[in-house]
Amino acid sequence: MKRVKVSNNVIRRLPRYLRKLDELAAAGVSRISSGELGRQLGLTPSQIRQDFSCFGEFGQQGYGYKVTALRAEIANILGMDRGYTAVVVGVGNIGRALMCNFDFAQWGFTLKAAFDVKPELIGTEVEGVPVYHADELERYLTENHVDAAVLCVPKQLAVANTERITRCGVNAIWNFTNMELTAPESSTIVENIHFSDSLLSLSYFISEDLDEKAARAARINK
Amino acid sequence: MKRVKVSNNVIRRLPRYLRKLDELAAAGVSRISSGELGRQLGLTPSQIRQDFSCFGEFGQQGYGYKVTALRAEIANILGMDRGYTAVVVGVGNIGRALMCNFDFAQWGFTLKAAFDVKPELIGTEVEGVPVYHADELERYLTENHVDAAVLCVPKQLAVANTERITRCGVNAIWNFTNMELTAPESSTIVENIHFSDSLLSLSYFISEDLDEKAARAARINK
DNA sequence: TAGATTGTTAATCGATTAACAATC
DNA sequence: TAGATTGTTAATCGATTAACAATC
Repeated sequence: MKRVKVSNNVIRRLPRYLRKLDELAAAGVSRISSGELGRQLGLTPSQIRQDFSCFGEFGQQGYGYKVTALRAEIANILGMDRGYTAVVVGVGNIGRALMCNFDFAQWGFTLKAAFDVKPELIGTEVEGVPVYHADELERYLTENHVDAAVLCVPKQLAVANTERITRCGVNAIWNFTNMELTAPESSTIVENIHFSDSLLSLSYFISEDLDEKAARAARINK
Repeated sequence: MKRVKVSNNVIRRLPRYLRKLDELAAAGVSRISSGELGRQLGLTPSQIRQDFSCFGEFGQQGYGYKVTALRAEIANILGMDRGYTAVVVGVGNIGRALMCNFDFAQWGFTLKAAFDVKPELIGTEVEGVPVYHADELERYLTENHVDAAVLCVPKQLAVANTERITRCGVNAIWNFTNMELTAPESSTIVENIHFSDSLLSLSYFISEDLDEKAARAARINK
């Protein structure tokens, strides 16, 4: 696989392609053209072909793409088959909810451990994953290979825990704390789930929509 | 407030500005320049001023921006003070977790009702929000003004429920189902929380990082 | 073969950055 | 006043779209 510099926009579309291809495979579709894929995803065929061409040649002229083969290529590009490991830091509401309900394995990640400070949790298992005391974090991360940390601690502990995690050589963080972690000079990979950002974007679009409707109504009544 | 056509990228940055300004206000900072704000967010001062200029003039030459005033402007642009109402459709793990742990009110939304099919839930309240039978959805949405639906039903019910919701005139959906809902021709506003997309992006960046390190190591050993 | 569709190059479009006059 | 910083126009950069030869 080529690994040229790929723009962020392209990277963000890859998981969407993957999901759509899974859907198509489940529906028994075995081949698809960039035209049809574009129609179903709201993208132009050009863009889709351009995106794929960053990584190689996955189609056949006059035919299109084989759904399962293309799916496998994209999974490979995303690193889904690399067996990444992760730990959960903070087993509160969101941490526990993720451990119980999100299928890490489906997306190529194995949860190895979780950390918290609440005495009643230490030594227990959540969905087969052992919960250790947060004091053990450094020891564990040093002795075990961990690719990513799922950060679910309270907001005010986010920065301190990020430092602890990255100091141990883990430089990918899936951030659920709603804090802006992206330190300008650090090389740490941070991927954010900001529920509030998402809801506020929705709020903006609702407002825009209502304003447009009001403006239209005003024009008619004039 | 002006409402010119604003690009998606700008809209996505607004919630980040809001969060950062809240942080600054909490830290007792009362004024900030685009330069300093840019440094803290990893954006250029130009971009920040350009972004704001889509909506009006919020700063003062030679001085910068008043943190609380700018915060209020952005909150207003996002529609946070418009008192939007929402219902939760599907009180499973994720629906319940959101109702219990996500502070809708903080971001300007009021949860009015929730819907599910499980008999033991009907008639109960979750965090003060009444849970009705899913059969009541149409009646409720017709009789009450609802701005947005938080869609938390199982994947395979996502499309059917989206149709039910939009038929009743609710055309904003906060989508937690991990299904691609964006129907090409529909005017429905869909905002997605795709955990897997986010994790897969992280997976991509980890892969890129490892590949780079490996390539560097190979060059050195040659 | 004829029709379809790819991969890629070139053209267009839009977003970001730089520059600077205006002014607090 | 002098220094700082805005809002905005122009320049640059990057991403998307269009076009088309190659070919299945």
